[in-house]
Amino acid sequence: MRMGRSAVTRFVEFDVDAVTLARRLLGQRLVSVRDGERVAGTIVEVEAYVGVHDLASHAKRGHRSPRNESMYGPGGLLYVYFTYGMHHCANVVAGCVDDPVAVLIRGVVPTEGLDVMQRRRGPRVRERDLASGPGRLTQAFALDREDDGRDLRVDRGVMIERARSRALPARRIDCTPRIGVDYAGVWAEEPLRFVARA
DNA sequence: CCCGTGATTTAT
DNA sequence: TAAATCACGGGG
Repeated sequence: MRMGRSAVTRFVEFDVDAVTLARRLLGQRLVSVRDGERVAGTIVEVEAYVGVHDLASHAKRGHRSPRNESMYGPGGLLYVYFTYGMHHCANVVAGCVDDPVAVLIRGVVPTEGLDVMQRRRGPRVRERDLASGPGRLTQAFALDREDDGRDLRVDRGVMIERARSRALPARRIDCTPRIGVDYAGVWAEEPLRFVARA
C-alpha cells in the first residue's frame, strides 16, 4: 500500500530542490550532541543556493574542490565551510548526487541547552544572539570542518528532527534577497532567503 | 563605519 | 608565486 500525502514521516526528506528544502527546514529542529551535551533549536532563517548557474553559490559554474565536495553528495549531507579567517557556516545539501544545491542555515532559536550555548559563545552574548546568524549558530552548536560531509539522515552527532509535520504555510514565511552576496550580479537580487515570521 | 583573520580562489 | 576575495561578526 502506498503512503498518502498525509502520511507522517519521522524525518525530513532532503532529495528535493533547494527552495523546497529551504522552506521545509523552517520550523524544524537542528540538534547537535557533543560529549553527551545536547543542544537544539528551531530553524528560523535559511538561504537557498540553487545550482551551478547560481553565481552566488560555491558551486557556481560547476566549481568543485576539496572545500565544497560535500555539495556534490546526496541530499542530507552537511556542508560546513570556513570563511573570513574565523567563522564556520553550515549548509544542508539538497537534491541528489552531482547536483550541487544546498541550504545555508542562517538563524536558529535555541530551545535546549542554552547554558551550553552560552558557554561556547561567551558570557557577554545576549540570549537572542546565541544562534542568530550563520557564524554564531555554528559556534553555539559546535560545528566546524570536522562535521563537513556528515550525513544528517543517519548521524547521531548532528541531526535535523521533525518538529512539525507540515511545512510552514507561505504566509508565515518572509522572502528576501540573500545576505552578503553582492558580488553575484543579478543573482544577488533573487528572493532566495526565507525567514519564519515571529 | 571599519577591521580581524586565514583558507581558498584567481590573477600574474 | 602573489594578490584578492570572502554565503561573517564584533565593536565604534
